[in-house]
Amino acid sequence: MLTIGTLGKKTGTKVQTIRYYEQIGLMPEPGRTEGGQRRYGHAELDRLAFIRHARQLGFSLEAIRELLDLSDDPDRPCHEADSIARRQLKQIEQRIARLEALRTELKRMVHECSGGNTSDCLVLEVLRDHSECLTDHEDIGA
Amino acid sequence: MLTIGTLGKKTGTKVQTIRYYEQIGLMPEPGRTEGGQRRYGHAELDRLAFIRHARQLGFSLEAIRELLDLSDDPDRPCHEADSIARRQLKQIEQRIARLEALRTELKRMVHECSGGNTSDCLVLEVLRDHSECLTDHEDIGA
DNA sequence: CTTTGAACCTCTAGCAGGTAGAGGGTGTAC
DNA sequence: GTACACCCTCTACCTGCTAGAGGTTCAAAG
Repeated sequence: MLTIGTLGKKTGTKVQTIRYYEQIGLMPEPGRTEGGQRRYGHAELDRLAFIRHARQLGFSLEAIRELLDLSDDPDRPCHEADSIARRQLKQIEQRIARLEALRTELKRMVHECSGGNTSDCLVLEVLRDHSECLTDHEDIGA
Repeated sequence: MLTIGTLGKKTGTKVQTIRYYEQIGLMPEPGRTEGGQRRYGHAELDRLAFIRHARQLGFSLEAIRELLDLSDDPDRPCHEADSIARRQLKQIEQRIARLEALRTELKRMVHECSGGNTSDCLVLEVLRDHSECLTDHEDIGA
């Protein structure tokens, strides 16, 4: 039987985060000692490890919830899990593409800096300049 | 004189967001009509365009605040703006590297999916499997 | 058995960067 | 002069945690 702190150490999760996962129903309510402290077994350790691994891969908590539901029911078809993973892959590829475009623009800004003062700073000028802007107003997110 | 809605359309910003920027002191308090409605001029349009462009490049609101302070004072040295931009570039490069590692792992998961049901789903198995995990517990962030 | 002290408990509030909705007032065009 | 799109404030919500206050429990050492 593991305390919450030990479970946290084993999975690289803060104690507060584990309690948070419990609160939102991602982790089950564990058994308690007489005094009311949480105690965990192997099943919980595995579940939390799964969650953390998926988080490291960038899955949202909602996607992880779906994956856990699937994995709790061994008869459901695999393609559901597969399509969640594909969706995730697509998102990540979009983010990479977006960030690469930003990198290009930032590199241009930085390399051309002349070293004077802000009145003729290219960094600021590029930001002020609308004409070279991406003009894609929709997706500003990460 | 522009209404807040027009300003929003011209810059691709939601009305609520403009008011939010005002609230946190990123946009100035504009003039008002008799009836209390906000009215904006060119200076505000330029400032908001600057903010949105910087946001599209991934700068945080705090970084943007610094950049705006710099740009309000034309005598300050350019290298301050330059170093903010370089910092931003470094962050973006880190994010790209991280996402590329995730993409590799996700691709592996997805390509190997056999099409059975979840009891032998590779997606779920990879997530359950700790041994191939990145084991870097620290950086789970974006 | 008692005492220490680290680890646990609940609860509330906060972070970024907004978004949504309730409930009501304004501005302008017909 | 009235429709109705737009504006106003205020509060609460979103994701994914994190921090702190104020108090309790557990396990080991004496």
